[in-house]
Amino acid sequence: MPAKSERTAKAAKEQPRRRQARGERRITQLLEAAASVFCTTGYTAASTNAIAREAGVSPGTLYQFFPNKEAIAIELGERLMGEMRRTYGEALAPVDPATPLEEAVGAAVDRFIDFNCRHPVFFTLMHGPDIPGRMAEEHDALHATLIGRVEALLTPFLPDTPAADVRRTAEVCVGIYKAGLELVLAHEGEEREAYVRELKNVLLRYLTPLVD
Amino acid sequence: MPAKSERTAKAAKEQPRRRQARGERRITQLLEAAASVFCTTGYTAASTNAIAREAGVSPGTLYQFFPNKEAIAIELGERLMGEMRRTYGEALAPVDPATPLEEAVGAAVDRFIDFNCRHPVFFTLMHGPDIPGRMAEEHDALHATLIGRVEALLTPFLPDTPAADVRRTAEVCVGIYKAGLELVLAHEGEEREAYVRELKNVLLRYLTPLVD
DNA sequence: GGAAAACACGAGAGATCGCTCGCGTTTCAT
DNA sequence: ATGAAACGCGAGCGATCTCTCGTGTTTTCC
Repeated sequence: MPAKSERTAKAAKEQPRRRQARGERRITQLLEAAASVFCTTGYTAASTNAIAREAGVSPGTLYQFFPNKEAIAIELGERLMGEMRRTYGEALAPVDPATPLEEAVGAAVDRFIDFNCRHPVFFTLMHGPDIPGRMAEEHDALHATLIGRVEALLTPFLPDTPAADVRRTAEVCVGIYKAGLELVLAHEGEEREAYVRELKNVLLRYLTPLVD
Repeated sequence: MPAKSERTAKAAKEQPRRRQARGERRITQLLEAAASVFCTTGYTAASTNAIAREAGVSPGTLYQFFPNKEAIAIELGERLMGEMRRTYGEALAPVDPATPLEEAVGAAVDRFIDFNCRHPVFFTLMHGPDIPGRMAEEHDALHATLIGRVEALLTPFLPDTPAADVRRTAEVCVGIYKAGLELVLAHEGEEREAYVRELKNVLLRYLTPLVD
């Protein structure tokens, strides 16, 4: 059993493939096409052939970069998560309890709404009930970290509240946000801004009686 | 062209089939099986063969009562709508503006939560992004009537508010309700009741500043 | 310059699903 | 009792979708 190539002998799962610049370009191209198709048809209804066609490549080419359909959604989700952390990582960072709640809520909502408007596929992947098994974990992980962030943001305002209640409040806030996001994405222009204001009002009026 | 049978000559879409008692039983049996399968797998992922198996009949039998898969979901939706109207038709009827808002909101939420807990498939069919074309109309119709009911409920409390704003408020209320319902259905026992209380709080605190 | 590896293609294998069809059984009206 | 119609079965047709494979092209490395 000669060590023909140390690369081959190593972990086949590690990096069995050295990507060229062209390959990296194809990958982002395919992910953009996938985002477009997922947005219009949802995950399950989206066919890999349709994604390849949207990207202007053959089905075989698609499977040179992704082992299966699920991996496309997972990679897309991970890149979106990264983008989210990079752009809005501090959007929900614990703030000085001296800052008014109105400001904290308003800023957090504005940033997240902005992100979701620029990446509508994010909402599609999060909200869809047709997500495959492997991706449900990513989904739950994201939800958990989101809840954790909101909890951390809320805790300074709710010093003497049981942890279970804070958690529940965070879950309710995220639920409200998701519902509001759906309404915001469904409208345009002035009407959209009106719904953003309403979303802030809902959160603010829900939280205000709790913070003192 | 002899009128061999006035029944045949009439509308083929009318009642081309006289159902026997056994057939009616099969239909409800199939709809119950469909509700079960839809709940666990969603609409698109649910196969007609799986529904037939769940009901303990052959695929051919299923298609003796429903022309296609979509018709199953539509008939199920219509029966749920009927049941809803029968049981909670007056849940959102305009109330005396003298009754406190808290009571009106609490009663409406309690009734709808109760209904959805007993018919979880209702939420699945309403919430799924994987609904076929013909059913989207039913979906939109239900949503529109729901919004209309909430508008009617709200209007007495908001005498001098532009209609567009009332409508937006109604949309927000329904969105909040859907989000709360999701949280409620995800928990059991005492925790579930806690979320019901939170849902009422959210709606109440959102609406209270508007009613005077 | 030449070998190896990455990239690209597209036909189609294999699997699944919606739905049909032919035939046998049960129920009903007369 | 008997014919008609409703009920019931399950193999399988046709369409669709995911993913593979053999082949040819481009890039990289020495």
